[in-house]
Amino acid sequence: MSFGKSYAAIIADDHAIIRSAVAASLSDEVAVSGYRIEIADEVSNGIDAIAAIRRHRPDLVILDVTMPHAGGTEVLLEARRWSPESKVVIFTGVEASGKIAELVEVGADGVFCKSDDIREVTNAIPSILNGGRVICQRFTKILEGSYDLEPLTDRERQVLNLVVSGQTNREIAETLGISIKTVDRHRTNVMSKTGSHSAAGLIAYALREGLIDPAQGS
Amino acid sequence: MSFGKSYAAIIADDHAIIRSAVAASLSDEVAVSGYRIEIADEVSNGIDAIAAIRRHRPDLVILDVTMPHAGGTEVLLEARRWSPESKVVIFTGVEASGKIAELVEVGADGVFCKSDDIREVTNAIPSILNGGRVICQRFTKILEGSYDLEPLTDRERQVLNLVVSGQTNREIAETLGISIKTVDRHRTNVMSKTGSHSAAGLIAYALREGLIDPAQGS
DNA sequence: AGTCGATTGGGGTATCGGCCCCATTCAAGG
DNA sequence: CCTTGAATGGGGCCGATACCCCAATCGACT
Repeated sequence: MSFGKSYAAIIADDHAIIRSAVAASLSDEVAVSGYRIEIADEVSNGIDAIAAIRRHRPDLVILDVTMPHAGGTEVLLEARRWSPESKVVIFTGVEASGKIAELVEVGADGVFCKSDDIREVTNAIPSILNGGRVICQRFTKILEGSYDLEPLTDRERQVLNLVVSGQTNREIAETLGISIKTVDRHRTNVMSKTGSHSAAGLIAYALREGLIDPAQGS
Repeated sequence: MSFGKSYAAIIADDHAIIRSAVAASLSDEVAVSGYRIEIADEVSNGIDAIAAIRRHRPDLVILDVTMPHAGGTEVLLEARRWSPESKVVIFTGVEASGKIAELVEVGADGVFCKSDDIREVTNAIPSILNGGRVICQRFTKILEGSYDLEPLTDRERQVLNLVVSGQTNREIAETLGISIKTVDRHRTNVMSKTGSHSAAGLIAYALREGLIDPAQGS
């Protein structure tokens, strides 16, 4: 082994200790079944991640979900635009079903959990580089266990985010440039879909399901 | 160096990759200035952490803040009860000023940030083991920058947590066995202290400041 | 062409929440 | 001893909200 091409990788995570641990594991040829992976760049936030992907066009991107400026989902979508050949692997501590479902939906090539051993990731790297898609066992279970909730529309999600950020109906209406009644409409629909009956309950639900990004780290 | 006693340490973090990276750093005698540290146990949640502390009575405990079953603060308080000699070091990704202030207040011997290099921690280990107290630079800045907010009373904090969990005034009143008007009172006081003007704004504030525990991981 | 869903918005109403007034109890500390 | 602050509650006002009615527009897919 260890002949032939080597693969370029980018690691994005706001925690330095995670970056170095992941980098060490990926650089270990034995861990990734003889594939030679070179760390092209390490970044600590979403904006830098997007810039690095555009610059390096790497074979592999390891993404955290919770990062400053831009989260894993946003970076993934930008990566698809600027470097469609890059394989994107999510490595996250967020275990909310809504968030995981979202990541799978937008087409992550791999989704792994920080609770599990990093070897779950390195073991899957070869098949992912060959075009496969791997989701760790824990997340697979979470997904099949709870995916009967109706999906929110784009507008509903926007309104939900503004509600969570603490804006009133009036403020949301001004922000989006629409009528208060329309905001009320969307809000009512979201509450109906989520089974909530108040703004507070709505926010609690959104937090539980990871439908929104409270910009929090663990 | 590397003669004399060795110190027992326990590591608690729900992310396996963090546990192994921290363990590796602590075990590196050069990194901790010749101190010999033995990892007595590694655990992935707060309950196991408390049990391990009672059993091992370690010299050093490295704690994450966001863990299942019990967070860093709760574990710290229990550690003080069962093993007062143990030095407790918090290593967290949460950067909310309220949470950091809380950790300092309850008497953590060290508070460090996952955004920073793990060497920040290992460098401080000797002075912490000798009875010192070390808070990383980033958190020191956050603390001095924003600690003019009035403290909440116990009851107010209880009510706040129930509001965030999505309960209405009526439900909170039933939960606590008090009148709706009293709940309203506390709620009004909290909003006054935090400068919020609605339930949504209140929750948004509480999330930003880390006044409550959304039980979320990054 | 027609239907479906997303988005837009108006009317109406009942309840809830935010905030002001008031008072009492009770424990801690000067 | 007496003040202070926390916790307890009642009355009431008003705006925001939750939820029902209704309809128009527009793009997508059949």
